[in-house]
Amino acid sequence: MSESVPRGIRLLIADDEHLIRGALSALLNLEPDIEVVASVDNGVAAAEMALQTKPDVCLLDLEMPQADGLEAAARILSTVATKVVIVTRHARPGVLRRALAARVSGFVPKSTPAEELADVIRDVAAGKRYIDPEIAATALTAERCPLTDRELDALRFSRSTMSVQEIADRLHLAPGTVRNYLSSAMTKLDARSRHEAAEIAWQQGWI
Amino acid sequence: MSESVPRGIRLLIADDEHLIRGALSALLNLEPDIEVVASVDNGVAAAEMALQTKPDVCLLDLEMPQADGLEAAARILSTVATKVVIVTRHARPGVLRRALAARVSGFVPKSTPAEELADVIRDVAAGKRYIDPEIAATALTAERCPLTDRELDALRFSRSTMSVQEIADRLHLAPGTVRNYLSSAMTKLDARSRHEAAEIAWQQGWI
DNA sequence: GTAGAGCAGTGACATTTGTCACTATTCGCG
DNA sequence: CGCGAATAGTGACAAATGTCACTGCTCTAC
Repeated sequence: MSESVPRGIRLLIADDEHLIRGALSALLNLEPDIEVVASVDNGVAAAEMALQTKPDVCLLDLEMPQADGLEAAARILSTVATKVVIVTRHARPGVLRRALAARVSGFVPKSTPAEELADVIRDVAAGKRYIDPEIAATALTAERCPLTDRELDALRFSRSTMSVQEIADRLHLAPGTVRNYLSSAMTKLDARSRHEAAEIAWQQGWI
Repeated sequence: MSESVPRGIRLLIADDEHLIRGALSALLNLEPDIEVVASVDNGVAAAEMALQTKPDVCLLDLEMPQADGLEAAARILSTVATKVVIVTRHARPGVLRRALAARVSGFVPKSTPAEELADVIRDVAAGKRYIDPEIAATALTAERCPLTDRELDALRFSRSTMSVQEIADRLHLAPGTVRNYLSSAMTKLDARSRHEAAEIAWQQGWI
């Protein structure tokens, strides 16, 4: 049942910024072989529209409300036969790892030249994979996360302005326990405060 | 010397994200009366290219390396007869104030529908002004900054993970003095830590 | 079956941070 | 001239944070 008739690549675009979404649509619709069939502003809607429209490729922004790009990718790939390309502003190595684990086909930072994006989409539609070489290199040299689950939990909350007591409440732990986790995380990451440790972990894509 | 011949609006685009820049170019070039004459990725280059190409309108992203949108706007408007539209992801009220003080003609968040952007550019080219109504309303209800210059200086550094000692070093002040400034800023903003105070000040667009 | 890793907690301690009171200088405004 | 505000600082104190040692508990893997 293989149809060799060349026909357009059906594309779904998900990005929470209306302006960017519209601009990307315009850019990609200029390509004669690409057709934007859906355009949504959050991960949940992306999963729903993917089911309805069965696109060939889904272009998902990583940073989105409701469900982020990775969550949306997981949902979509478990229900629809399609390919996923993740686009992101902050291309952190750990996120690339998780994206690949979610069977994403493409991973490009927003610093990519616009002309290349259409090529990436074509490659992915053809069954190939595309990973931004810059990020791939960083991800391969970066060591993997030395932190335990609970240390990560504590660090996650340390990115906001919460006190140790508040973090302990959220995690249902004693304040002393939280301080121990934070302290060991700080030692492992060579940070001088939990905020610095949280920042490092974030940069690496561990939280 | 008024030429009534309708001719294209010459546009300069500045955005640090290559993909967005290209997409915006594509979107706006679709409009028959708009011509993108320059496309740069930082504020300094924007100022230089504005001088060289003398565009009718400059579309500047607020978040850019080297010189941000406001700095670029100030430089451009002091050297070239043109209009400036600021586009931003985080539309904070204080930033709108500073933008207007810099004689910017347009201010739109990236959540604006793409179709509207061309209209905004046309309005601005025609000598009108366009301010996103949402942000305008917020800016008008928001009270103005109760902080002194030095309090703001100290808070600026508090957004990163610096210790009081490090901030004091950067500002060439005694640690005690910095703590006093931070303490009074925290009182004024009703925050429980300098990080929270810095966060509030950032949200308001004061730093 | 026991060694190691992760989890949860306590207690003691040093350091950092935040608060407060109080001094002194400078500058602009009425 | 003098008042107030902003700047810069000191010293004392309380509270929060980070460090360390050490106790149990539960898994998992060898």
